[in-house]
Amino acid sequence: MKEVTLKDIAQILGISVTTVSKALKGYKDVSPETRKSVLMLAENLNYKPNAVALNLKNQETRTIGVIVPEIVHNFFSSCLHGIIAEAEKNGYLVIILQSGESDLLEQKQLEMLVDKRVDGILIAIADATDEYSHIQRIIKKEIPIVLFDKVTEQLPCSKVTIDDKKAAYNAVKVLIDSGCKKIAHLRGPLGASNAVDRHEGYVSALEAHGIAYDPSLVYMCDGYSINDGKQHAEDAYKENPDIDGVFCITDMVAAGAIAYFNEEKISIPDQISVMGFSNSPISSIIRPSLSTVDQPGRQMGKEAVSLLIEEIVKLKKKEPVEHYHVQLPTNIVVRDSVKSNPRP
Amino acid sequence: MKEVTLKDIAQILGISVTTVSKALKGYKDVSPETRKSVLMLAENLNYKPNAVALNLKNQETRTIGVIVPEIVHNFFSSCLHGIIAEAEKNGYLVIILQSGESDLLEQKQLEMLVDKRVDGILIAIADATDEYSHIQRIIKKEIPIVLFDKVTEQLPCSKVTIDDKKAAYNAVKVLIDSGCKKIAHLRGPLGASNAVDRHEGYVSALEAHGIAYDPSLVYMCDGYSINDGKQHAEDAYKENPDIDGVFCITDMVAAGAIAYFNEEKISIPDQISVMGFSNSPISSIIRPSLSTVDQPGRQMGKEAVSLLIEEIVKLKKKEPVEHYHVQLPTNIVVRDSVKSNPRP
DNA sequence: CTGAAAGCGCTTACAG
DNA sequence: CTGAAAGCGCTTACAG
Repeated sequence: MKEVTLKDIAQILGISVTTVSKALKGYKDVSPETRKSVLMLAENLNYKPNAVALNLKNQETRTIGVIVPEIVHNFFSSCLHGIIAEAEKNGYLVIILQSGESDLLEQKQLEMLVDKRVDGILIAIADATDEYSHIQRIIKKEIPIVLFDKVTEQLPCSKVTIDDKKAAYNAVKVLIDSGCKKIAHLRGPLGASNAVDRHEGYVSALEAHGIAYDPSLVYMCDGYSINDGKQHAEDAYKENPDIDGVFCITDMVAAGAIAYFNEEKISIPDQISVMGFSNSPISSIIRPSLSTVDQPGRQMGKEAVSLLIEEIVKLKKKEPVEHYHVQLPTNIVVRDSVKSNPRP
Repeated sequence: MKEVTLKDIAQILGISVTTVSKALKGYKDVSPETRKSVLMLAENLNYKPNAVALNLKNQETRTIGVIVPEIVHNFFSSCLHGIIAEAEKNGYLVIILQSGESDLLEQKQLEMLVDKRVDGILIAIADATDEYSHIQRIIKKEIPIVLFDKVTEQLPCSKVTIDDKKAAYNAVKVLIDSGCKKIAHLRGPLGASNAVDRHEGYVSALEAHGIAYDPSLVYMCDGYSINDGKQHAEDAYKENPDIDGVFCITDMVAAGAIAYFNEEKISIPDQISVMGFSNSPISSIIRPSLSTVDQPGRQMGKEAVSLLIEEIVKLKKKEPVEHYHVQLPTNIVVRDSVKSNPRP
């Protein structure tokens, strides 16, 4: 069915499109009678301005694009929840794309969003991405972009993350305080900023507590699945039967580790304590329940959108934009996978 | 930074916009030299057609809108994964909105999508929605729309679901075959089509196996959270201490039931068997592991987009569109929460 | 108070 | 082979 246009209204009323437009937009220089008849007819015909025409005219789409590595992932879907809600509140709609942690897809999708003329872009960088010229290009074009969760310091733009290093430090400290002396780390890929930061936090927590950092206790997961956790927990345990703690990059990886230890009848937390990261629902469902870092996904998404929209608005007004790196606070949720009352 | 337009190219080359457009689009009636210089300059300037202008011209946006009740939910995010991937493959981008199971929000968001001029809409109907005039209006406007997962038979449009009734029948049959005689059902809201169908499947499985249907064994969950499951498992057990099986509307609800039974040292599956629905990751992580119905979310999303795009294309070509109700097959994953080898 | 004109960036039927 | 004109649906500076 054909949508009603200004032209239709103008023709019916025998006046010009200009006048109809003005009446609808509340311009003063329209006679009360004309205004009234226009408004009434528009109402009756259920006139809705054509957003596409407005977009062309206004050079904006009131749409923002988001690229996440994977939508079926509690943390990212939480971010998306926050993003969509906050964007909607500000009159923006959200287009979502998944890179699958692939740099090639990420590049292609970024271009699709630019071609689509979105007003701004939010991105959590794929693990496989190791150079940022595609993002640099967006910045050069002055398209507002905000990085979240997986970011890089190499780009001049706003970022929203938690303090991954500090969060990891605190998580490992909990393990140490509970009595662990030999803590393995199932880490994430080298290309992922948060994996790098969490590894650093792990190292510095050890060193701050008089435990020598032993690189052979660090195992690199390719992905973040339960199987990655199982696999590497097995490797870690077989190569170092005396480990008494495992710090995992992700709750899913931790769930895999727990599954392995349970199968092998290795007692958690008595023999080995396990620490996860994210506080996803599985951490309270798994047995023993998983101690983990609470990572505020929804708030991260909300914060990222706010920064982005601020930039979009400033850009429109030709005001200078500043860049921020917002770091959201985290806290640790201690559950049964770590010994309590360690120091009697 | 200003984007390059046809006008820019035309001015630099001293030719008309028309000719530039034709050269770029490979029209025959352009001299080889002109074509070449246009192509080269466009390449150098990295010219990209303005999608918004094309949208206005072509009366299409190559965008589809999706409304789901909740994105942070394994099943729906799986659907979205399928939707986004399949849409992308066909050159469509996807705008996502969450109704939060609210009819009011659903109505508002549907209107936003229409105003946005999306080419088509995918929707999983909110639990609170009990009349469909807002969707009926979309259909009258001839905007392609496909319902998925939570649908209604009252609307003349395509639908993609599983056969919830049959899936529930089979799930309850597994409980019965394992020896259960008194099976409670933690069901979903009355407004949700899948909850209604699953309840029907539950009833008919009982009756087909000579077990009288007892409405007092059915408990209505308001939501789908762990707590809903805990709460109602407790109610069910306290009011009927002799139940030996529980069929849950959702894996999360089942997880709550398991948590309650574990806390109360009620042995699963020896005293009570538990059956979930969806086969989300938690079903293999929880202990005892959860028997459940595997619900192919990603495929459902993919199927729904395919149907939708087919309609969009046919509409464009003014061909008649037909409506289908695609029902995806499911199968049951039996795990430790149900007794095996029941009939020795 | 009203409306013709120009413009957002593109396409295409048509005239030359 | 080239380009002026009309049009997608809207807005707004300007003339009357």
